[in-house]
Amino acid sequence: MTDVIRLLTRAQKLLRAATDDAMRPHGVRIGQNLVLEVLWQDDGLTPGELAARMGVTTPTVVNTAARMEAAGLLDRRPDPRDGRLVRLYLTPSARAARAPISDARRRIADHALATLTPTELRHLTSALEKIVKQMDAGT
Amino acid sequence: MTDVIRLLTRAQKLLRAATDDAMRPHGVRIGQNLVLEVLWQDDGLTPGELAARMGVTTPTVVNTAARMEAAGLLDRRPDPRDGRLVRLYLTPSARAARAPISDARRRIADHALATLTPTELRHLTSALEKIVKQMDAGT
DNA sequence: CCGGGTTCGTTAGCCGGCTAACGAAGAGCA
DNA sequence: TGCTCTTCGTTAGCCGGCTAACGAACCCGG
Repeated sequence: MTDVIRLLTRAQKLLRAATDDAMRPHGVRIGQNLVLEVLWQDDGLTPGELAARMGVTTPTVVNTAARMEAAGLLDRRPDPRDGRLVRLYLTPSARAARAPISDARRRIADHALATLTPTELRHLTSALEKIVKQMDAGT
Repeated sequence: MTDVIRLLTRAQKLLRAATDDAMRPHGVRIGQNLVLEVLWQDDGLTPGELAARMGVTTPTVVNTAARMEAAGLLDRRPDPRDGRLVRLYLTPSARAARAPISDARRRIADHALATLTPTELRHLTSALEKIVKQMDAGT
């Protein structure tokens, strides 16, 4: 049925909005969150690498990175060996934001899932995995 | 955990992309889909009423309606009684697109959920309902 | 009847996705 | 050594969300 899909869309929208609200006070917008999470773990990636890990197109990363550079969250430095590449490095300010932002994300997840039992959570995860797998398979 | 949320986001993104792909050949973009679904059932609503039913802000409806008007999918006529109101009426072309678009939507939903058993589908729906309810409650 | 508050749609401007088209730099083969 | 092809990031321009600010129209109390 089509209503479970509408429900899924609605849930995602609510989560997205809540996440954006929570990160804004820290000077970070939701689109920048994934960039941060990847770079916190693996600094100095190129836009293309980031896009691949984020599951997003390269221009999206380029635009987001430009905004983050303007906001003082990262530096864009050319790769010394390959003139085509650009490497993105987080600033200390971005690294300092790691703990509070991670906490905020965790709080939102906890709250969103608070009324689910562990079993329900397992069922939910498995169902979503099946959907993703099926959509990825295409056809 | 935060990964089920990432999973949810990913599933929604895949569904959204598939839906957009399916509707494009019919001259309709994904943002216009909800407008159509509401107006198919209840023609002549105002942007504000539409926004409320769609769970979206009024400017979003206004912009989408402008694009749909340019595409010949709807007409914007002033309300004869209240000069502030604008009423949106679907064109025959938009009404003719109903069946094929509904079919396409149903096909996508069927495919996405094809690997779920009825029980799993019930579990999924109930879990999503809990999440939505919890987020709506706020706090 | 008229003047101020309310209720509309619209506009402006932002963010975050996307595709398409480019231009610069590297890689590899003749 | 060159020339072509590939591989990058960037730019341009679209769609679909949002908030904030606005202007026009209605309503209601004096």
